[in-house]
Amino acid sequence: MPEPSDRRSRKRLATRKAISDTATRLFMERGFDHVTVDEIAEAADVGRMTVFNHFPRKEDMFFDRDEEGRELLREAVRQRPAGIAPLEALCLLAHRLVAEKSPVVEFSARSERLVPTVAGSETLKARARAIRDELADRVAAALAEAVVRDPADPDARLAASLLLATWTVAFLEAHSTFRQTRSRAKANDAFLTLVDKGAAGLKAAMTGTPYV
Amino acid sequence: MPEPSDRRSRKRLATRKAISDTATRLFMERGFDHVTVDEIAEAADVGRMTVFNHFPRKEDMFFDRDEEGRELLREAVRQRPAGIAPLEALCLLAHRLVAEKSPVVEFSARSERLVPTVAGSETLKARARAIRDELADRVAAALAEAVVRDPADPDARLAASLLLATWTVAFLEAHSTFRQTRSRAKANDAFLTLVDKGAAGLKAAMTGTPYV
DNA sequence: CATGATTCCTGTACTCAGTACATATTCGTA
DNA sequence: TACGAATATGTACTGAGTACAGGAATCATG
Repeated sequence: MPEPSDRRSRKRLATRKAISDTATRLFMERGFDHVTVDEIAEAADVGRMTVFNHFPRKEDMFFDRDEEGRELLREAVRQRPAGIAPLEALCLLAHRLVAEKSPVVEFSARSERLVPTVAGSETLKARARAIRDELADRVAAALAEAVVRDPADPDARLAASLLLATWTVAFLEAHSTFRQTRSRAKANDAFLTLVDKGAAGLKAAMTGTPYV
Repeated sequence: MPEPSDRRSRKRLATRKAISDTATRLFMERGFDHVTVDEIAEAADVGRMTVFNHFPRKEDMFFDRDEEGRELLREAVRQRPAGIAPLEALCLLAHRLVAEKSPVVEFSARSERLVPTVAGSETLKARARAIRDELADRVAAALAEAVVRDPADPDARLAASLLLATWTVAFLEAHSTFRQTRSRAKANDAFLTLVDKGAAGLKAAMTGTPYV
């Protein structure tokens, strides 16, 4: 994501970031439902229509920063080393993200405030679920493509759904652990323990298919 | 669900059903987003406020009939025969529902119109996901309770999430099969094949836990 | 550096979902 | 029948999101 040389593009990105940052801060402070779009526009010093220009839905302002991480799973399948099965590559990715302290599975003071904000709003939870399912679709397509089948292969869909379900539970459980123990190490352990259990199940479910 | 002897309750239920039926029909005909609450009220011959009296959200009118089926998973865990592990009971339930032609996993002309209606609306999809996650929470609690642990046991959450993910994929895949082959038998096969794969994975993920 | 085209920002006016609150109507019961 | 409770409904409002048009900043070109 290199800074574009255009001044126009840079300004646009700055405006977008200002809106997203302001909105996220307000959402965390007061809760999603107690912040109006007018207030966001006012606080970010832009017109109300500018907000909707950048973010078609109110909830998009909150999830704006996650865009980068959403290609990770896909890329892990595509650019896996020779001799590594697609599902194996995805299992390894989880460990790599933790080892590399990736922001995707970060258990920090900031994410500790993000999670309750989502939990406190039906709209944000709904958006989080939509993102998860959309991600599952993309992973399913990547898996199916990697093994050269039809892109709607049921086994690929099942594998992707199980994988995302596992990661979601693991992520939330790790956060819960972090909140209780204040230990990032224990949170990472909780995350990887559950991911490994899910991975074991995933492999068992996919025996007999070319995905494992 | 016996008819209440009260005339008052009967009238209330009749009003509710009239609204739900009218709304569902209109949603299927025109799509969720192209039907307004005013039109539903008009078509059902009730006041606009009566609609919101019965259904706090527009999308609730569509999912009103599914209430019965949502306790099935819970009950299967609670009332399982002695000597049957909780997860085993859930796997058996899927086969029993298919064998008994339960409306929960029905692949018929009616459900064939219901599924695309949901697929055509972000709002309805969001509600379907919310119902699924809520169900997963309840199943997780039932599992944890059945084995006498804390109600937030991570293994129970993982098991419930994997189970619901499996059922969702299986259900949609079976519908897709039905649409293409027009065969209820083939749809049932597709459903059970995927459920069994998921069940195998679920058991593998839960080895070493008291759930299997 | 001037000018025209492009892209971005913003205002106005609207539709529709959902809420708060008051009122009317219907029904069960004494 | 008369009273109290549950139900249906009307009015007035808030706030998200859309359609459309005007204006301002930026870029490309001569």
